[in-house]
Amino acid sequence: MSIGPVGVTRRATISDVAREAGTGKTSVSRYLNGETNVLSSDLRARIEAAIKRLDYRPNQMARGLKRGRNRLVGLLVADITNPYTVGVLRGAEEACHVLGLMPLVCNAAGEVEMERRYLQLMTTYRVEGVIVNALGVKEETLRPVGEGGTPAVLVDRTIDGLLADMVGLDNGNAVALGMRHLLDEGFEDIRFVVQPYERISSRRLREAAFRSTLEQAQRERDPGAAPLRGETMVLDLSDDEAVAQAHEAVDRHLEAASKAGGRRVAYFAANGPVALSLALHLHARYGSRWQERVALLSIDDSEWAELIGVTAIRQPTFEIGYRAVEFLHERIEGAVVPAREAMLPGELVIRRSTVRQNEN
Amino acid sequence: MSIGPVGVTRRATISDVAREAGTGKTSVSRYLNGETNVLSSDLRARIEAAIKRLDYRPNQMARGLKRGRNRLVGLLVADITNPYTVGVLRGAEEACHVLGLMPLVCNAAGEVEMERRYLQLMTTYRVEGVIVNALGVKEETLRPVGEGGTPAVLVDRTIDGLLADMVGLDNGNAVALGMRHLLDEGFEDIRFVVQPYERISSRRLREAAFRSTLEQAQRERDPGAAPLRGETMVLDLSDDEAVAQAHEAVDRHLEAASKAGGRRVAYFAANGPVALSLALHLHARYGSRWQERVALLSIDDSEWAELIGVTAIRQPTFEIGYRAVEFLHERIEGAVVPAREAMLPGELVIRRSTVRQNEN
DNA sequence: TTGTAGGCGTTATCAT
DNA sequence: ATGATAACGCCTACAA
Repeated sequence: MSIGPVGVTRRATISDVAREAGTGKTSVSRYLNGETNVLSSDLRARIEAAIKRLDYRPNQMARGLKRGRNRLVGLLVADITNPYTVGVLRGAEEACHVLGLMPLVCNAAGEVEMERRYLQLMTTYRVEGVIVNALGVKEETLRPVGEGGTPAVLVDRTIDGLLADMVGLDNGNAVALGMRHLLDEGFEDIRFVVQPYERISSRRLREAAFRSTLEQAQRERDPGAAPLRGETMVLDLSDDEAVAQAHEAVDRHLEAASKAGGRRVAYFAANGPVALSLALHLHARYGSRWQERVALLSIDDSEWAELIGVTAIRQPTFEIGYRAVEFLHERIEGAVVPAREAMLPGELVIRRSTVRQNEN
Repeated sequence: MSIGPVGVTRRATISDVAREAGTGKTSVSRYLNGETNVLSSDLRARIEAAIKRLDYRPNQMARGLKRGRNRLVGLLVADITNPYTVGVLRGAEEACHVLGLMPLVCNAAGEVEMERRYLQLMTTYRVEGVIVNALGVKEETLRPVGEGGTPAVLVDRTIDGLLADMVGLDNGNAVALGMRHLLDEGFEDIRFVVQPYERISSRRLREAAFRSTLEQAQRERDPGAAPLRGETMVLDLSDDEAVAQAHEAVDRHLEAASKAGGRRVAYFAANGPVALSLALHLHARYGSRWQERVALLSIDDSEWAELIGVTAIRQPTFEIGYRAVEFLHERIEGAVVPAREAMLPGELVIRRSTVRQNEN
């Protein structure tokens, strides 16, 4: 049991401390806010003692009420189940910690409705700013930069019509990195698999980068060589039936490819969840040696990718989260600059899956 | 742009609404708190309109200050990187949502110091209760049940000297489940791998269960049969060097076992991170066919376990989180019952790794 | 049915 | 150097 009043312990207030120290609330407040140079060392000591004796902790809520800022920032993520999210969260929390902010983490768990409600709830707690890894919020819900509303920083994806800071992967570069590697390794039939991408900017950008990279490679190819094959395939993970159909399409593709001869085929997953879905299916369909049949490359690195030797493009998730909070902090402190964009580079991690060599 | 005042938008207060509706704050407050039966339908309509017009949202902070409850509950987790934690978080968030609580998620990221600070920070925000997946906090930091302090519910592990509700896996049963399976499958040399377990109750319980199960099996064994082999091995994931040494010990063990003849050996990982560490090492050491050499079974199921066919004991993480919040909620609402314990059952998921059959 | 006044725990303003 | 006192936005007697 800690020191202090026993029984039903009402938390000590600033008045309690003042009384205990034989002084007024003002001086205690001054002590708390570091205006210690304005206090006689005697009084300072008394206050310090009283605080310790009562185990006093200033009430942030009351503080926030008075000052108009409570140091709370909302972190709204689309799906905490995604390792990408966890990485971002870690970086964001660390930055908050350094900057004296208190993160209010909310997980929309893939549901747009949840996302809207949490956003409301956050404003209700008067968060000073929000970091949003959006699922489907509309522009009306947030306020454009400079509108005087709660500052917002977007992560990984933009929101149509919303002018705000945004931090994410340099998608074009990341895809190009992966494609160059696949082409260098001699793959001639590449399928880019991505979740429905019309409404999510990062997916859109990745898909576009895939096509443009492919076309360019085609143009630069030996005139005599067989033409490259490349196609985009949509995989809607929220729809079991669609997933099953997509998996079947994969099977047909591989079947056809193997019949047609030795063309080396690769699947390029636009993100971790897609890669996992593919890997699970391939494992179920072709057994544990499935990688001898198809190559897999994925944006988003993960434990399992390392474990089974799948090449990946690692996103700097920690830094993305960190930078997002830094942006937000600047806004909170009153910066009035145009919307910014930080596109961080991905890193290619080459593993067995995509290189020619004998089975280990 | 949303409706309402443009420019630097100060959020509307209850007074603004009252003025806009041509009434007093009291009526607005009543409206907000659902005492709508005490209001003339005319006034009600005017208030409703005013609220909409001003886009008014009551300030939870001010509300909490007055009422003494702000609906905030702290969720302090040891390591958000652990899928177990994510599962618990999901359940806890869902329960919060249902019960009208606002989760304040904090990740100690494996650092005891962080944990202490976050706990302080939370009390500073006057959370109504905390859910703690402890790393190393001491009893003094929290208050025992019934002491009138902030109610706390423990997850997965107890804290020495602290009487509080606790929710977690039924460790004894889970380990027995796994052991029975291994023994049924004919494994005769089983190594239980666990992080340093003196100070973490769940690890201690699992280790103890391992030994007792083993001894019992030994006693019930055919007198003629060769004695079972079983040993506990400590793997300190926070110490790279220790990890390397442990991995070497694994190698020596496997070497010896294979020389000694056909004894089937299995590794039983006490949790997910341990299992991953082992799997990564075995993969690096023996290549992708490592499972033909050793069997691995793990408490904690995961994506990768499914992907490479590792048998696991799934923890009901979602439910653990959910139950924890339910317990907490009861305390918050004033329940004064003795400390409770909810031990939820694990589920054995059998996969290729531990069964005799041909390679798929 | 409606409104007035006081206070929750802080900080800011203004005296002393 | 120190202390009253009035807000901050809300809720809750109490009054009308």
